[in-house]
Parts: sequence; structure tokens; C-alpha cells
Amino acid sequence: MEDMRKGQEFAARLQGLLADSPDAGRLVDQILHAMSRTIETARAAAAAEEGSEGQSEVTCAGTGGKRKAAGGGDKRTACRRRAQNSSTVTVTIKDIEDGHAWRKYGQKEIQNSKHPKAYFRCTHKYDQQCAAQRQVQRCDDDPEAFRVTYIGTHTCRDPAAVAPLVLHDADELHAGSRLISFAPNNASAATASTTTTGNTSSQHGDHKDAALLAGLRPLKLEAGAGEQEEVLSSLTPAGSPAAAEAARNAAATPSPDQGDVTSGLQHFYYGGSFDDMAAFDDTFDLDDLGVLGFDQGQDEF
DNA sequence: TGAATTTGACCGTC
DNA sequence: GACGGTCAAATTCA
Repeated sequence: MEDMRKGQEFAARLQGLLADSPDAGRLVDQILHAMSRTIETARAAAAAEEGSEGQSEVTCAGTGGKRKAAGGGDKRTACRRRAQNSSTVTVTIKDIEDGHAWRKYGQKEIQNSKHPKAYFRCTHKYDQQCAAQRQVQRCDDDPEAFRVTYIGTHTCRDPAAVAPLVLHDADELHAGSRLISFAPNNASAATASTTTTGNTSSQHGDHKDAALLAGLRPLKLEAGAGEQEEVLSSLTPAGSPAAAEAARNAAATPSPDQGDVTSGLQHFYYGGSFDDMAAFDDTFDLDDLGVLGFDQGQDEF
């Protein structure tokens, strides 16, 4: 497994060196794809061996609620352990946008972390019973990067993910990729450091690139003591006036740590589905994502 | 006014 | 008892 990780890292580096060659890039993309599948398969096998994974999820289901608990039934069906057991993928990226519509349902200060963790569920959790979730936390060591944990896969058909694409330049549509840059003048997407244990990513752009804000709902900024801290928020379909306004504001006030998600505005759309992401399937645009290595801290393998 | 976000409280796990 | 995850009322936004 470790060797596979290294191989994936090396392939990602190679991808960067071959940026001028679309064909080569596509080939490396396929290599990474294959490696990811292998890792995923090995992980599944390991999980099957352990055999106890599903139990805790069952035990967690229906854990007691609070406000309405006194009345008996409770809608709460998840707990921390379930999040660790279901298909969980953690990536370190600089742009949390992934083309899916997320709804924020909580935020929590985490012990020994400078930044809070935001909790999102799929917008279609109820209307389409989509169980996908994600958790986003700004990295302590790299304030511009986010650690995003995806839990579960999308079973919904999210309109936002298949929204019409508007290209500024035909070249923005990378061959062999479903990810499309919206950055003006072909501004290259941030070189995201991608730490992954399995399957997905999103991206983050330059804080000063206000144009990148287009298409996303602005994220609220909290004025903390001495610095602004971001509050992660969900994204909404592109083209809203609010997004344009946020873009203008971001451009006008380049505060040091305004590095909220707003500023990380998304360079692309991910046109695939989360189902694909279980094994990197067409998920990473390797032109935009520098896969630097796997997170050694993860214990998912 | 409806939808999305914020935030304090509650719960289960460790 | 601390901590992370979730709920849901209150608040904000469009």
C-alpha cells in the first residue's frame, strides 16, 4: 500500500512535468486512476477482513436525540464512528469546490486545531435520500489549504453538477477531464496539495482572483480578534448576483486571512458523480491538482 | 417569505 | 469528563 502511495505521488509529479503534453497528462491520469482503484480494492479487502465495521454503524443508528428525545423517537441516525466507517476519503486541497451542492449543518471548534471544522450534507439528502457528507477544515500548517473529508457517496442527481458550462476559452476544457476552468485568462488553478486516502477532490484558487468568485455563494466572514476567520459554507449554483458581489468585495479588500472559501472560488465544475469518486474516477483534474502524497496520518488503509 | 446559515445544546463514544 | 458529530431554533440572506 505504501508503495502504491508513493507511486501515485510520483505519477502526480510526473503529471506536473508533462503539463505541456495533453496526451501524456491523460496517460498519467490513467495511471493514477488505476493506482487509486488498486488502493481502494486493497482497502476494501482489509475492511472485510476486520469484519467489525458494520456493527458500530448499526449500534450508532438511532442514537438518542436531545430536544425531542423525551418524546421517544429521534431522527438522529449518525455518530462519529459511522463517519469513520463508511466510505471515507480525506483530501487536502486548496479549493473546496467540487460541483456538488452542499448544505452546512454544523461547525465545531476542534481540539488542538486553529480552525473550526464545518459539516456539510448533500443538499438532496431528503429529497433524494442522498447520504453524502463532507467535513471541511482549514489546515493549520497551510491556511490556504483545506482538509476535506468526504463520507459516503452521492446517490443524487444534482442539477448543479450538470449545469451548463460556460467556457471562456476552448482550451479550458482539458482533454480527458471533466473539470473545466472558469478562471479568466486561463489562470492556472491553485496547485493544490492533495492528500487523499481514496477518491475525491475539489479546488481552491488564488485569494486575489476575484473573478473566481463567480458562480458561488459568498461565504460569511467572521471578524475574529485581530484576524478574520472563515466560516465554511456551502455552494450554490453559479451566476448569482451575490457571488458577483462577493467577488467585488474580495477584490477590494485583500485582507491577509480573508482566505475563506469564498476566495477559494472554484475554478471548475466537476461534472461527474460522487459515485465515481470512490476510486478517483475522473475526479481529479491533474492539471489543476498536484497530488503531493497521501496523508500518513490517515488510518483508512 | 422561503431557503440557507449560524450556533448553542445535546448525544454517543472514547 | 472531554471531544466530535448532529440537531434545530434563531438569524440572515436573496
